[in-house]
Amino acid sequence: MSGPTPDSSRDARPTLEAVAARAGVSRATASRVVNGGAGVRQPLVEQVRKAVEELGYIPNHAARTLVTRRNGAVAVIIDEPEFRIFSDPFFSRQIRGISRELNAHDAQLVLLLVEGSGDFDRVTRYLAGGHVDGVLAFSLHTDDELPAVISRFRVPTVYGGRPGSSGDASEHAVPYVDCDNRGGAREAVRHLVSLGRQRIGHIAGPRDQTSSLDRIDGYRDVLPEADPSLVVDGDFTVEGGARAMAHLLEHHPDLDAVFAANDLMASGALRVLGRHGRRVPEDVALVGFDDMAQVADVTDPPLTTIRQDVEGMGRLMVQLLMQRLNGDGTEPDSVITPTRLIRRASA
Amino acid sequence: MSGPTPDSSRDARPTLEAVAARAGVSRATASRVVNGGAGVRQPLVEQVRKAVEELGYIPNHAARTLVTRRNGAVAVIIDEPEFRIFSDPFFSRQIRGISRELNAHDAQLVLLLVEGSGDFDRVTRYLAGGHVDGVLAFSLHTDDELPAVISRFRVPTVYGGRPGSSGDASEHAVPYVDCDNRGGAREAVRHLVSLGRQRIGHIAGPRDQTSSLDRIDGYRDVLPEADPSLVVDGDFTVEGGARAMAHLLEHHPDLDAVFAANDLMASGALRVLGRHGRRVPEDVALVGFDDMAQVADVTDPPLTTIRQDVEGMGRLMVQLLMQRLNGDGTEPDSVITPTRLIRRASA
DNA sequence: ATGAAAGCGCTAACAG
DNA sequence: CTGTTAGCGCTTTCAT
Repeated sequence: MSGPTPDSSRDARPTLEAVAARAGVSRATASRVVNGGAGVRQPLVEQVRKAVEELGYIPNHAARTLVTRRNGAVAVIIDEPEFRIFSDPFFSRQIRGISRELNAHDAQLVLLLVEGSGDFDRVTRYLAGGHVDGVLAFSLHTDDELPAVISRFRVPTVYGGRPGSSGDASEHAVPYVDCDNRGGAREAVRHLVSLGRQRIGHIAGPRDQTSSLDRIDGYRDVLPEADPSLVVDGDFTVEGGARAMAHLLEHHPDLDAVFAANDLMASGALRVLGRHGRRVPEDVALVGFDDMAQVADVTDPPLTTIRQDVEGMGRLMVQLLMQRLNGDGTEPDSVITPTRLIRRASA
Repeated sequence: MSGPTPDSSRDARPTLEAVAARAGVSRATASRVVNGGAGVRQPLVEQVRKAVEELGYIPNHAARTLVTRRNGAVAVIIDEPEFRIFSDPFFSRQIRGISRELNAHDAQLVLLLVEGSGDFDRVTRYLAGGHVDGVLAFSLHTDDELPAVISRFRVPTVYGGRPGSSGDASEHAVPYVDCDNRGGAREAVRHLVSLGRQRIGHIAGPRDQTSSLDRIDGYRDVLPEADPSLVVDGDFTVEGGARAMAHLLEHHPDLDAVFAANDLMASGALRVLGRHGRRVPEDVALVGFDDMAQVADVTDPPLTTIRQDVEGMGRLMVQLLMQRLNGDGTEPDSVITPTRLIRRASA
């Protein structure tokens, strides 16, 4: 395969060589111009630019990667059981933020969806293959094995959400971006207290996620003396929230407020409250978490909730990674983003 | 936990050369074995395999791409305004299906999120750069310019959802995967009719999406004589559904059934129906579309709806693309997947 | 069946 | 400042 095939115009991508020839310079100079043009005299720069333009030259990424060992791509690894990614806009929004910021850095987003340890081999091979410059990982479960897998390859990584214990504190601390779960929870509960509520329950998220644990801590920060049975576990779903609410109502009929660890559970709780004849917020005040679109703003009544800037967190993750990639090689610090109470009608 | 990590496998990734040397064969033979081992004598195959194992050899993708002109990656392009990707689990599920099937084919998923024509340049450059072997595109708007952009590069493509007119019928027909929107809508309305309902309204989706149009057509197939004002436009959101329902109730107080073009709008309609003192399904029967988790199954009452196999559609898209990539080069046919009525309590 | 050798398209010393 | 010269790691004729 040496001669150019005349009839397949798609195969005819011009190379740097062609650009150089057309501009009357060497390949090296053409390369310099394509990569910013530093240290090349202006007239030459323009000749090359013109040639690039006329030929419609586009650099061959593979060739460039081969020599620079940089691939201009970042892997986003999401290790999450189906039920959440199916129903939670959380990832969609975070990915939107990541995508935007990655675009700004001219980097590609390679999506790696992991569904249990069966996929670790694949991810391992991929990471070991050095196909990406860095990794953005969502490891929301404290017992997740993924951090261990990732850390084995020393590929620059930033976590979304505070990793659980398996992150092995002895290792180099991997930076993460998370919202102020604990502070947000405090704000939610304090709001309820400021409303004069006396018996405040908490519908918690799964205990294997740091965000759940942090929100419980926030609740306890404000109500250290509260009856432990006022905290009931949910699973971040509407149904789970409904079940937890029913349980709470059964054991604490005198309840006058609830802080649910997310909006989905709050909406489930809302329905149960209605069925039991409790008016919201008159009888029971309710605060959620996330300010999830199409949920918090459309329930009846709309939810008072704690907003976290999910998209901004996504962008931040990319910024930290780029800082690590292009900076002096030191690990950047983790970032905790602020939350904000959004007052609607439920509390 | 344990001592210092054996940092032997640093930056020095073994090359094919190293494998060949260790196995006592030429690079060419080593390459053959790594790529399936066809035409190499068994003993040699084993020697090479052993060397690969011992060295932990992983092929350098860039080098391979450079010569084969294959990159083992597929781009997923989503051109969607924020409000939907933020609130609709649809894409999450479809991507899950795509991811699974891509994994099975050992291909990577490069995610390209497009937000308006400002991003076309970037996508254009990327596609023109030949960075991916194929494209899976979601172009849900009939006025979308993306198909035009994509078709310019003749990169093998499969669409998710039937493209609108801008697909230029004169061009080579690009295959797509879509569910039977029209048939599903017919099924929904027929169900309502079989329940003895006489005045059946339809809350439609945005007119710039073929799925909305097809569902309207399905409604009309069953009720060709229905008053046109029984069809009210929504926007696929909860709020939009609520508004449309209020409108419908105002103009057709005698309504006894509604078919909403998706579950989100159905849930909005449900709330408005409740506020107006209409019991569901006694006074007004309601059918949705999608069978969206955490929506259709958790409303009160739970929604009777039309289920579409979103994940399966994602897998199918990949299969069609692979067929095009590895097959005889002919465009595969589009696929329409069946829908199914899921009976719950709302109708 | 195997090996030698020629690149794929690009960047990065190193000269000039 | 610019051109020359080596490769980056791999696949693939083409001989043997």
